[in-house]
Amino acid sequence: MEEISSLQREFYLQEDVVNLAKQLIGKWLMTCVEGKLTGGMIIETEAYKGAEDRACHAYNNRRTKRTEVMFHQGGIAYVYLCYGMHYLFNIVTNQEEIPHAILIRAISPAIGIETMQKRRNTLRVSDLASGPGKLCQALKIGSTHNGHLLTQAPLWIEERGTPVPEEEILATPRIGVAYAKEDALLPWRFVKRPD
DNA sequence: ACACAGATACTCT
DNA sequence: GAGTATCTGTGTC
Repeated sequence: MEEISSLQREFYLQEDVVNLAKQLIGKWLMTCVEGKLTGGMIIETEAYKGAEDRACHAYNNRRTKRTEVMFHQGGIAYVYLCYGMHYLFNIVTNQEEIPHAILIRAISPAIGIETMQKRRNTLRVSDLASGPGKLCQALKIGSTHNGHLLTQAPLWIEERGTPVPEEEILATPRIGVAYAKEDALLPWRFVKRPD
């Protein structure tokens, strides 16, 4: 049995969600579902800055059944269904009552490739987890993981000694948030420069 | 009751 | 690269 060395909860309590989204590039997202260990390095993230961010589900402190977990203390998962068919995985950050979150948009598949290929019904590794819906399918992340504490199985984040230098991280506007008016242009999406 | 969504996989060029 | 069908939970009316 492989030892789990997940990030401590303190990591997720940082105030600056934008900087935290950047720090997550190079960390590893892992799951162990149905006895299958799967995971890879995080290569794309987006920061969502709670009440003050028009692109955030919790903008203006909108608190509903769906957004409730964003108001909890950082370090847990926020998983929701998009377009009625894709699950998207977010990390809740900051202290209680501050609904910050980071959307994980892509990982570089590395552990349990075969399992992910079956779940995704494709052999093409570059297509296994190159999108927020795809990576949830590959890692079998679903609504049951909503609110899950990320320091433990079956869903956690690790430091595996694969730092990504600052100059290899690009900052761009976020995807699919044109409705967010002036906030749509904020450079809060982080992408590891392609190899 | 109803419009639409933080996307993907197809199908063509 | 562009165009399009897909599906249902959620939020708002």
